[in-house]
Amino acid sequence: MTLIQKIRDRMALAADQLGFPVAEVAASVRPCGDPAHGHYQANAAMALGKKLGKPPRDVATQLAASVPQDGFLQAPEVAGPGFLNLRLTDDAIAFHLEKMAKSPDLALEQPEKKRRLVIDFSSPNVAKPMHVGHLRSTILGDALARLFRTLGHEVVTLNHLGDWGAQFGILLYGYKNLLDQAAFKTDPVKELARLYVEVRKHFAVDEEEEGEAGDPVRDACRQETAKLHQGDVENLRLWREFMPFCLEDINRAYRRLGVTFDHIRGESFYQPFLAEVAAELEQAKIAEPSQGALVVLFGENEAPALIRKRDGAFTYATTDLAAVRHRTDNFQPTDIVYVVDSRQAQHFKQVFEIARRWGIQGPRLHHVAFGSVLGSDGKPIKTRDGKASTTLEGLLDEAVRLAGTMHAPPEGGEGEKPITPEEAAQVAEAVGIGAVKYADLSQNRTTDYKFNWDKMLAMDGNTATYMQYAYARCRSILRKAGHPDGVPEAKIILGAPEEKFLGVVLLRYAEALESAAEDFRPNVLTAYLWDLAKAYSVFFQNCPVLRAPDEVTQHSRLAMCALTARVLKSVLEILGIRVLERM
RNA sequence: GCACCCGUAGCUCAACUGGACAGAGCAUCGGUCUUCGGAACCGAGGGUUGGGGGUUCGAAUCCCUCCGGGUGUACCA
Repeated sequence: MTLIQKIRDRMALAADQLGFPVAEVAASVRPCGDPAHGHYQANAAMALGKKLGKPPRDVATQLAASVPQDGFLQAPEVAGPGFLNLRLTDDAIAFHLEKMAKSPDLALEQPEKKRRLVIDFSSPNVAKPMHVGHLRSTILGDALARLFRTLGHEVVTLNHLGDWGAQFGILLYGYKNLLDQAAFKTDPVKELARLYVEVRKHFAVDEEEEGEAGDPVRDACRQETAKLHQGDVENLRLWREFMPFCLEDINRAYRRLGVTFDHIRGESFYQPFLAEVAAELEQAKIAEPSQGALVVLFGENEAPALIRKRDGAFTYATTDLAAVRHRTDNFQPTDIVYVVDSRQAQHFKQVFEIARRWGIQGPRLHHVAFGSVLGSDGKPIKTRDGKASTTLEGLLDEAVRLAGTMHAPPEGGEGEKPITPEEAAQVAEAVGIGAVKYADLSQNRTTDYKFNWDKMLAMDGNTATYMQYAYARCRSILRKAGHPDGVPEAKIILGAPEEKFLGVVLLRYAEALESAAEDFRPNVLTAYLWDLAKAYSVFFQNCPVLRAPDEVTQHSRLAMCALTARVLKSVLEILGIRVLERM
């Protein structure tokens, strides 16, 4: 049980005793915005006072008097218009810290209701170079998968590759007309990427004004795509030949990011089911013919969803519906989560609605939307030209290079072995990649963000580097104290206010994970890391560990360092960021 | 046209979904220290939360209305 739940329970008891609405009082408990006011606060008295026709402060006073004094909470204090300020007792903090220190999983408890989540993320279009726009879905989805697994839920990760779309028409056209045979032999991935960019240069107009009059190259590409979908032998053969190269390309990026999937199932995987889906929808009168196409209609003001186009081809809505059903049947999930750009909001709204009408009721469907990556001009980054400056690989290389130039100490610290060149390279990799991930994850996912090299590569302030550094400092102290592999159990003594404060932040670990999972928001975790790192800094500054006044205090403080390190490591790993013993 | 989203410090972003004086990081200015790891710490300045109205004990958050931006919208996926 998380701290806040324990507090809610006690507030509920108090409310029950007074005949106040229990749920309302319990729900009003929240962490204090300002630590000066306490650890937690309960805000129900104001609303309740109105309802009961009593002064809110009186209501708060009554509640305060009824809170069980069982050694967990200090006597609550009434403040302002009727806020109830709640503080844990020192004993409770120490007790729970000791419990956490003893527990191999930091006292996380198994969830009451175990969920099984299918998480669909990353899903790049293959055969196009990956760029920074793909970073968000990939990193977010990976972090969410790790988060739910850490919380004890079952997770199935899926990569819904765009492996059947128009970009293959471009590749097929390029292969047939512009291929550099020698280049293809030595480095097929590179040559395919070149072909993609090259062919697009022959398009008469930009993608934005697509569909206008005669564009011979584009039309030819479309025909190649159509032939592929109709099962043309030659095109299918080439598709099968290209796919491994394309996969190899994106897998390189995943390896570097440390991202894995349980299943890679692209659009092509669902191809065989599409006709059946369309037929079922039509038969059930969910979809109806219109202007030669098969569509699903919604309200007056909403555009219809296309299930089958006039030319007989199916759309991505159809593919997604086939996927919903396939996933539902195969995994019996409680939730299906789509980590996709918010520009797809209506698409998913429609797909979810059609799925509901279709009778798919088992899983809850979530569109975990995120904002676009914008260029420095505030306009969305275009994928079409795959400029080196915005390719994923270019970004990662630059981040690692930059991390390598930061002034690492020449030796690992007093009395320790110097850092080897190999170790330094690993540090640069972990710091560089970590910086890029953290920059993305620390932002509220719903807002657009302006792509900025300096911000992505920043290593001070609220960044991964700062957290990694805090971790390395903890570990260094522990090594010097002779405990490289953790500390023996110790009694926690909370003397200084800085120790108590750090203690409370540490105890909020489970709560931070729950809260992040609630709305699929990893930035809750980075905010927590920032709080923790700051609390540790203040502790570190004011509470000598190796030079502690006595042995009991030293053991207690070492235990606090060890616990801080474990929590930092756990949360960073949920975010897909590696920690380092030395840096 | 219709629908959805956004506008917060010089810049980039938070604000636990209606709670206490709107907080951080950069940047700027000033300070700390014979470093339990200086990739550190402390402090200062900086705001009518785009404007106006409303609901509420209480609004960045909810409603209305302007202004400014974005995205999506019947045959790309």
